Amino acid sequence: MCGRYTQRQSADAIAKQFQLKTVPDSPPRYNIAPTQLIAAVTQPKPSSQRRFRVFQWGLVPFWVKDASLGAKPINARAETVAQKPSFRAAFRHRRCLILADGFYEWQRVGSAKQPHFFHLQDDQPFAFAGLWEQWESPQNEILETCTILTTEANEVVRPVHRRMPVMLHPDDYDQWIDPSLNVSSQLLPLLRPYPADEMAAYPVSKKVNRVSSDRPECIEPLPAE
DNA sequence: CCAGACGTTGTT
DNA sequence: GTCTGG
DNA sequence: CCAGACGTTGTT
DNA sequence: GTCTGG
Repeated sequence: MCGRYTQRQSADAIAKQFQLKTVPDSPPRYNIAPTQLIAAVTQPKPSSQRRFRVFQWGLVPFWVKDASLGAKPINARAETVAQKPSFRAAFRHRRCLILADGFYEWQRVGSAKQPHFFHLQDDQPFAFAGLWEQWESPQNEILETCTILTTEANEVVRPVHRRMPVMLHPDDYDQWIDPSLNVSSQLLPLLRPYPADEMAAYPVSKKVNRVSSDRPECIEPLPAE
């Protein structure tokens, strides 16, 4: 699963990395949590330029009656995303890149839970595979939301947790957000565990547990006892 | 036909 | 125990 | 994902 | 909106 992550890059770095014209400035984020606004990239039309977007984390399908009620999935299983009623329309038509550079998973140790931080060895930014939706209230207010796909854990994550977010390979970015693509057989192969030998991990303090703690201390390695 | 659900994780 | 909010 | 609330009446 | 269960 993936319920917290980081996005510490500057607007300039994001613009360069993801080939975007303009990216609004925002502070580095060390503890992004569900329900918050997060940065993403879409491609509106097959030939159009990529577009920087902001979505609320937690998917609200377009057909729900009341967006204030019910579960708002923060993750969708890659294995079933093409079939599930809550996801399949977005899977076909509204895929996005969710901008990130690290994520947290919690390991059960008896009854306690120990958070761990995962990132690329070179600490470069990457993109989660995401889906987004647009929901319109009876008062015609627009709510744009998203969810992060998950897959089975690779060798780096497995000791901590069974599942991990889908980190897309940069070569697959274009294909994932290409709105003219809607064939499962071409999309599902992109949703595989990221190569473990390019990742690194270490335990961190429980400061990350608290949503209000969005600070560099969240990613500091836990001192050995 | 209508009513009700539509999700993930982990734990039992 | 379960739901909501961040 | 975790933390925190989980209730009513009436008053400020 | 669409599928499942009754």
